[in-house]
Amino acid sequence: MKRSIMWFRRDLRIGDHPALLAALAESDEIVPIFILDEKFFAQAGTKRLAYLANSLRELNRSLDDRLHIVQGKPIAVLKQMQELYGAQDVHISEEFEPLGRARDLEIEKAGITLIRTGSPYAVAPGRVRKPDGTNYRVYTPFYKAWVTHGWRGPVTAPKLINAVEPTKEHQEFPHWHLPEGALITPAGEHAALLRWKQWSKEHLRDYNEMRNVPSVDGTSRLSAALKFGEIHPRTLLATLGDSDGEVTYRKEIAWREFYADVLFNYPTTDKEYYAPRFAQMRYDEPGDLFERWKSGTTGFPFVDAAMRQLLKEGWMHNRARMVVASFLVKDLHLEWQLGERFFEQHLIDYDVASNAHGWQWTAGCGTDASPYYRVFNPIEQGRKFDPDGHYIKRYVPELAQLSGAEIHEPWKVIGGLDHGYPDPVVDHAKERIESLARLAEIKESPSS
DNA sequence: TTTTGAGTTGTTCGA
DNA sequence: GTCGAACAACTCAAA
Repeated sequence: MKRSIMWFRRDLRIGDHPALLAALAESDEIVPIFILDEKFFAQAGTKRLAYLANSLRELNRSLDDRLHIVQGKPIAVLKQMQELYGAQDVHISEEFEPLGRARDLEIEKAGITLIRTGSPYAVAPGRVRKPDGTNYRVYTPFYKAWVTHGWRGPVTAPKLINAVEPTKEHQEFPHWHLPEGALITPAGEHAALLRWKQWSKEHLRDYNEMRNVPSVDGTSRLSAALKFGEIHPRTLLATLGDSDGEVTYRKEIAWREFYADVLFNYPTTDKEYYAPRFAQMRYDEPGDLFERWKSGTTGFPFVDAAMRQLLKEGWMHNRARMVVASFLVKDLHLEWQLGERFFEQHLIDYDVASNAHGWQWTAGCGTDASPYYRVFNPIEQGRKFDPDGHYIKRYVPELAQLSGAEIHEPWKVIGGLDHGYPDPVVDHAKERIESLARLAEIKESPSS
């Protein structure tokens, strides 16, 4: 009777799961476990934790109530479980971001054998290389090479999972409660597959156009499912054809893989500037304006709607993420890491590579050599992508009475507002110029 | 080694 | 209201 441990981390599903198949193939019984390691949840807010708890319940259901939930440090927990069940091998899906990688290496140093099968990506970080063997630093050539490299098709779910029943103390799920008024999406593999099926049938064809409109169901909203591995990108890629919408969706998956690859190759860029000269730029100290940004009370309706969506749902539309990020960096002149950390606390789908490099992209210090003139206008973005103000009204009820023409600049409304909505905290035109001036200061001086 | 073409997501201004 | 041009310079990838 051979037993192996199947350690679930960011692969909370049983379908299209190569590591689970490997564990089952090599043993008569598996011990499926999830480790509650405080270190990994230190920055997570209650919305993400509540989602995780839901996801674990769903995984447990798929495993016929055989998921072992164990609190503690991975090395101690794994040794304990090996001893308890006479299991040796520990099967995992490989992780690539700095914290997860370091943890796994430490575990191996402690004498525990980790068997890696698969990863959370269609193509594992580090695999897509230029002909000279170095990594890509520009998206488009990466994308072409990534497509050429290709990926495996999905694997089928196991028919039968022979798993050891957990002891009573390992059946206790964490109790993380949502804050008042919070509203999060359903978790779990089943919900993700259903969402993909329904959304893609209805909206995928128009994805390239509608994905920028935050008031409609234009995006798949599978970011949290991808982050926790409730669905694998391979599963999505396998269904994509060549319509404009499908090609655009494939490119978005490639962005996720590109940023994972970039962080893998530059492992300090989760916190540090990818382009170091930006560390020399003049920034303001976070104060009251930062608080206004965080609470969604900047007086810029589109920005405030987006921040309030984040606080309420633990999710923000991608277009809105760019706009609020640009506002923090270019209108308030604060460092991107401040916003990145706030997102880390509040986003359910928080992924270190996508988040850090998304922020760096907006700040202009990332892999995309941002043209100096690319400063988002928070008013124009609202007019362009939320012309009738549907998105704003959903999250900023103070402005519900205004027309689409008025809502993006409520301070211009004749007679003023009397709903307690704040005046704009800055003059965008002025701050745009200020931002460009600070950028000019860090231009590389001619070498001589 | 050198050269060439290209680079997610924007805004403003003037015709 | 719509449209095209201008807005820098630099780094990267590939020929």
